[in-house]
Amino acid sequence: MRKELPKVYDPKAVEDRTYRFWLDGRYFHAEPNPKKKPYTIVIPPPNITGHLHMGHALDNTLQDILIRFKRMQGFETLWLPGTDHASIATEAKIVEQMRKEGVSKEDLGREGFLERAWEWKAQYGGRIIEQLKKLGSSCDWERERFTLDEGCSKAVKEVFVKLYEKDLIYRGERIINWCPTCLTSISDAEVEYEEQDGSFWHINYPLADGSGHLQVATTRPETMLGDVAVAVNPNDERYKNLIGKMLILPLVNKEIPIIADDYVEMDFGTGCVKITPAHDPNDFEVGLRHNLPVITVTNDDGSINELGGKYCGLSSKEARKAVVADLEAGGFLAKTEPHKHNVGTCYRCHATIEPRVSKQWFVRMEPLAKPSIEAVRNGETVFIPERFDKTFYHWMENIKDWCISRQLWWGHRIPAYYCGDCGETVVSRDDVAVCPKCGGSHMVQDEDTLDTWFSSALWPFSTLGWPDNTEELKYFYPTDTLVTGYDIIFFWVARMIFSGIEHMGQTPFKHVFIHGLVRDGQGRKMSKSLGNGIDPLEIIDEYGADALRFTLATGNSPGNDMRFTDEKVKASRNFANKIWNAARFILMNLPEDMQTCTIPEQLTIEDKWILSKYNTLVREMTENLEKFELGIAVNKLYDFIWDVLCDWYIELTKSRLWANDETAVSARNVLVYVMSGAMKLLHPIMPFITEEIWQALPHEGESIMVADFPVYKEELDFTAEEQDFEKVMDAIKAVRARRAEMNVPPSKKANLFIETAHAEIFKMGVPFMQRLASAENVEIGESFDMPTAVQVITHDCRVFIPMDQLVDKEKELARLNKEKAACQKDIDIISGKLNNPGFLAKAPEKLVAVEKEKLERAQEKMNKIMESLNAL
RNA sequence: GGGGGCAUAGCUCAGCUGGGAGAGCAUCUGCCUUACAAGCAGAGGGUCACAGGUUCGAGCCCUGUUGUCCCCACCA
Repeated sequence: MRKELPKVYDPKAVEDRTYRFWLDGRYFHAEPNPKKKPYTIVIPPPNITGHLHMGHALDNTLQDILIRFKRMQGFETLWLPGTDHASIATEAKIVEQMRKEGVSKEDLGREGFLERAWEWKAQYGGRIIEQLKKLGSSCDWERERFTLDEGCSKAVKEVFVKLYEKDLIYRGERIINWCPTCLTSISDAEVEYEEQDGSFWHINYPLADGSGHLQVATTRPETMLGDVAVAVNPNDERYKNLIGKMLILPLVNKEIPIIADDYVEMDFGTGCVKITPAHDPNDFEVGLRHNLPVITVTNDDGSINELGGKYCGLSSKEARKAVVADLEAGGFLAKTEPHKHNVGTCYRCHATIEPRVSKQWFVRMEPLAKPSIEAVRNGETVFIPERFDKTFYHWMENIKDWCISRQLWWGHRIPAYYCGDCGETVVSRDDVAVCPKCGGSHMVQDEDTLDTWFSSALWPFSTLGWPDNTEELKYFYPTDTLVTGYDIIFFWVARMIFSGIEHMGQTPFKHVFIHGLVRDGQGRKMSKSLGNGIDPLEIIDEYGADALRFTLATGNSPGNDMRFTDEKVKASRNFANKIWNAARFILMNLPEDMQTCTIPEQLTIEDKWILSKYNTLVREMTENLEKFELGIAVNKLYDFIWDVLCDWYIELTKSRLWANDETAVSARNVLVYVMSGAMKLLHPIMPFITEEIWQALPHEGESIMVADFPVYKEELDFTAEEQDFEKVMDAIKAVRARRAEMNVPPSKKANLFIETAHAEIFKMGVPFMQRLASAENVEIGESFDMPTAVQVITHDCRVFIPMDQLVDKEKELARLNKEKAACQKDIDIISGKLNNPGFLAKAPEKLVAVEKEKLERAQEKMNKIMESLNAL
C-alpha cells in the first residue's frame, strides 16, 4: 500500500523520525575497510560553552554535503565529531557562575574547581552536539571526541615532551600579552587590535645637569613609572650630543640614561622615546640590546604595584589620571594632543591587553613553519579558494614564537616538574616524584595549563588514536577536507598543518575548504551585542532543517561572506514544498503494485529529452561538487527540478498518464527514474525530504543515504532528440506569450495552423500544444495563407491562430516590424562576426560552425517574418 | 604601512579556464488548468563602478582611478 502524502510538506513530521532511522541503521559509522577508499573530515570542534549559531550551521552543512556526497559515491566516509574544552571561555563561565554564588577559585582549590568544571561539562557540553543532530549532520557519533579526554591528553603530553626534547619548546622570560581580566597570558594571535581615541602626552624629562630637558611623547603615561631610559636615533642631529647623558625621570626622581637606537624614528613625535622594557614589546627589545633593567610596575590585574611608589594600588586608568595630573602640577606636561591608536584587546573578554614580561612556555616556530610553507607550496595542502594561501604564507613567514602556557586551571596541565631542592626542570609523560638530578623528593608540577589551540592543533590525528599506531590512524589519516571559516586560519588551520607534518610526517588534509561569514540582511556581522543573530534552531523549527541547509548551500561561493534573510529561507521552504508536490503527483499516478523502475526500450521524444537533460545535470552536478562549487551545483539542480521536471516534464506526462495508453508505461518509469535520481542528487543538501520521498517511490536498498550517487551514462545522451523537442517547446512558449499579450484566458481554446519544415516533430507535439498552449485542433502543413489570423513566429515554424476578434492591422504591423528589427540585429551581429577575417582565422572551428548555424536559423526566421509582413 | 575581497536588474547575489548578460525576491498583467496559490503562464527592468590597454572578440585578462569591507603590521 502506497503512503498517502499530505498536501503540504511538514518537516516536523519527518526530521526527527528520519534521523533516528539513520542512527538505528548506523549509516554514519565508519570502519577501516580495505575494500573501499577512505574519505575523512574532522569537525572543527565547537566549544563546549557554545550553542549552535549560523556560522556553525553553515560550516556543518557544507561538511555534511561533502560527506553525504562521498558516502553515496562509495567511499568509506568518516566525519569525526567532537568538542573543544575551550579553556579560557569555559573557565571564565564557571568562575562567573561561582562568583554569583560567592565562591572563588581559591576557595575551591584546583581539585575542587576541576571537579566543578567537569560537572559543568557533563551538564552543558553536549548541548551543541544535540543541536548539530537537528541539522541532520551525519557524524560518526560513536567516535565522538573531546579535546580534554584521555586520548587527546595523552597526545598532548607526547607532543609536549617530543618538542621539548627537540628543543622546539622552551621556557623563558619574554614579553607576552597579558589579559588583566582573564588573568592569563595569551598568544599573539589571540590579541585583537581596535582603533581607539586616545591622547598623545608630551612630557619634559629634565636633564640631570640642569641644562634643559628632552621631550618624550607617549600614549600610556602611567608606564613611565617603569622607564629605564630615553632613546633617540643615533643620527638625529638634534640630540646627538646628548647621548650618554642622564635624565631625571619625573615623579619617580631617578636618573635614567639617554641612549641611541635605530628603532627610533626621527620624524615621528618628538624623536625621543621613553623606554619601558617591562611593558612594551619594542622597548623590551631595545632593553635587551642595551642591557637595561626590566622594571615591572603592574600587578596581575593591571593595577600599579609597590614599585610604582605613591601610585601603588591604583588601576591603570586611575594611575594614568593621577600621573598626568602630577606631571601637570609639576610643570612637566608640555602638551596633550588627541591621538588615534591601535589598542590590543583580549579576543575573549575584550579587555585592554597589557604587554608584560613574564616567565612562560613557548613553541619555537621557525623550524616548524618552514616545512608547512613547503607543503602548501607543493600542493600537498590546497586552499579553496586559492587566494588564502597568501594569507597563510604571510603569517607563517613572519611568525613569532608561540606562547602556549596559560594561567588557568581548566586545560591540559603542562607536564613540567621543578625540583624544590636543586631547581632542576623535568619534562615527562609521567608524573615525576623524585628529582633525577639531586634525588630530592620535592618535585612540583608546573601550575599552568596549555593554550586550548595546542590540543586542537593535534585534532586530525589525536582523534584517530595517535600516538598509538591504530588501524583508524593508518586508514583515515591524512584526512581529505577541512571545512572552516577564514577567521580561523591562523588559530587552527596553520597549527594543524605544522603539527601534522611534525608528528605524522604528512599534512593533515588535502583540501582546506574556506567559507565566509554569515551576515544579517544588512550585511552586518551577527553578534550578541548587536542582537542581530539569527538562531538556526528557530529557523529549523519554523521552516525545517532542509530549508535552512538549502539556503546556506545555495549561492555559497567559496571564501565569500553571505547574507542570511528570511526571504531566502522562505524560497528554500517553497522549493521543498515544490518537490514534495511533484512526488505526490508521481505517486498518485503509479499503480500500487509498481515495485521497481526500469527504463523501457520504447521512449517518446520528451522522455528522451528529459533523460538527456538529467544526464547532463548528473555530470555537471558531480563536477561542481568535486570542485567545491556547491552553490553552482545546487543552482543547476534547482533549475532542473523546478523548470525541467516540474514545469515541463510533469505537464507533458499528464495527457499520456490520463489516457493510460502504451506510452504511459514509459512516462511512469521515466518519472520515477528521474525523480528518484534527482532526490539522490539533492540528498546531500536536503537529506530529510529526499529520504522521505525516495522511500515512498519504488526503490531498492534501505536508505537513500547509502544509495549510489547517479553517474553520467552514455546511453542516456539523446542530444538530437533534445534539440528537436525544444523546437516544439519554443512554439508552445511563443504561442503562450502571444496569447498573454492579447489577454486571452487559457480557458479560451483556439485552433492552430503550424507551418513548418519539421512536420514529423511537430506532429508528435500536437497533444502538448493542446495541453500547454490552449490549442483546440492543430493542423500542420507546409504553407498556410491566413492573413487575418494572429501569427507567431519561431526559428522553426510559423503558427497561425485564427481568433474571433479582428486583428488590428496597424498593431500587428508594428509588432512584426519590431520582431523584424530584433531579428535583423541578430543577423547583423552574427554576420559581423562571420565577415570578420580575424574571427574566421583565429576563433575555434567549432565556434565558427555554431555561428554559421545561428545565422542560418536567424535568416530562416527573417524569411518567415517577411512573408507575414508581405501578406498583411 | 603591507596584503586581500567586493563593486552586475529596485534588493540579495550567480556568472568556474574570455565567444551574443542570468537566478531568487520585489514590481506589473492574466489564470483557483484534477501535484503544488508556499502555485501556473506572461511582461518590464542592466552604458556589468570609472578610464585606458591586450585580443578577431572583455562582465571575465592587464594597468590606473574611485568607493567599500576585511586581514596583517611595534611607529612611541
